[in-house]
Amino acid sequence: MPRPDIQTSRRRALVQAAIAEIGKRGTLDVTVGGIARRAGVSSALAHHYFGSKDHILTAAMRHILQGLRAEHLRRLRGVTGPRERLRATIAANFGGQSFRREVIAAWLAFYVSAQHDREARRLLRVYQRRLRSALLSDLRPLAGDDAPQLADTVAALIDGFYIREASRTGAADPAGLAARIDATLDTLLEARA
Amino acid sequence: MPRPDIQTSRRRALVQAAIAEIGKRGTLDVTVGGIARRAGVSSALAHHYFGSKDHILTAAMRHILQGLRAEHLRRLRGVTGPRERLRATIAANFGGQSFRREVIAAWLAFYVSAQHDREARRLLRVYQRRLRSALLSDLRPLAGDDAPQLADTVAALIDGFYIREASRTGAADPAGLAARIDATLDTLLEARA
DNA sequence: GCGTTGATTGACTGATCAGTCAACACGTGG
DNA sequence: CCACGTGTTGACTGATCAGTCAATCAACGC
Repeated sequence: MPRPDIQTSRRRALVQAAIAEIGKRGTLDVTVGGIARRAGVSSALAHHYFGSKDHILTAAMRHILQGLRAEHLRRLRGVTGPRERLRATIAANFGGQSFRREVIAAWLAFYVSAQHDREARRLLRVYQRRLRSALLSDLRPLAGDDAPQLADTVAALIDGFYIREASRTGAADPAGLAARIDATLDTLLEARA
Repeated sequence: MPRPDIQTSRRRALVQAAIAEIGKRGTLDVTVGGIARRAGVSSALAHHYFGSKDHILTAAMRHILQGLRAEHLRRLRGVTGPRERLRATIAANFGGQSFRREVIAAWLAFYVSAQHDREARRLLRVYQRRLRSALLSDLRPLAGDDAPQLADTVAALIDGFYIREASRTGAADPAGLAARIDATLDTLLEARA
């Protein structure tokens, strides 16, 4: 009889450990042994469940992406009107689980691996497409033909601020960053009128 | 007698090869052997000149940084007035040697290694400080107290667009990106008036 | 010519690591 | 209490790689 509870709990623990390990060491150059140790199991078990190191890593990336999406949906709940929705979309990238230091480091590392890893590239594309489409659909009623350009600009601002956070020292101020982007967007929208 | 000509030419060749190798493989996870082969020498020689792999890699980062600085200074020549200088500062990141695909990939990889490598972190800081200071000194006469916030925003836009380029497919349009940032800055400056 | 000095390399070493495998632990159903 | 399947691991292997070293090669001054 399969025991999906154990199976999924092990997989989850390994994925969490992978993100923690990547975040702590600041690189994708982690060992299966290190991840397994952190999850409290042997490296052989990690291979048993995931088959290969790459599978563990892409599972970790997928997990981060899911967290981002969940945060987005959570913030969208009960929000109406394009401007409010835009605020929620921006804030989603700077709140919740997605803005923990280790997750930012892991995200950056995935950005790199998208250069040569097909699956990582695909997942990164999913994120980018989702963000762009969310921005676009709410910007169109506000900015008409300028929406595509504005969407690119806001997306670049989000990524730029997000990634700059990776090389910061000192305390983070995620809400402040989101507010900054939001204010910039306000200005850009007003200037169009 | 030392033969500085050979020495410097070998070092230069190895640094170029390192950047090319990083760019081609899309990660800092390159081998000394691979770099040396690309430069047409043995891996032992690479060690002879640089002592360690890390030294090769940080030399490569330093080289990219110098290229960026040189491009900046070149574009600043003969330019007067803060607004024009800002345009040059922005454009410097999207032109010349600094916007080649392999350099962008290498830059991204260095961004990651700044997470755990002390020297890489120091060099990244140098870049960030330089960019911020250049933006700030030209924004102050134009935006007064808003200059710091504007500088952060423009810096994030530059980094955001630059890094997004790493995951693009298809032809690049560096001039278009610079113009986009420039236009955004125009809007933000006008809104202040 | 000849010795010194820098340039260069092939061969080697020690370490690390992904992935495999055969075996053991253990609960469950018969 | 036995058979079976799942969970789990230690031990092992094959490969890769950074870094070392002793030995050649080539230029230059004398």
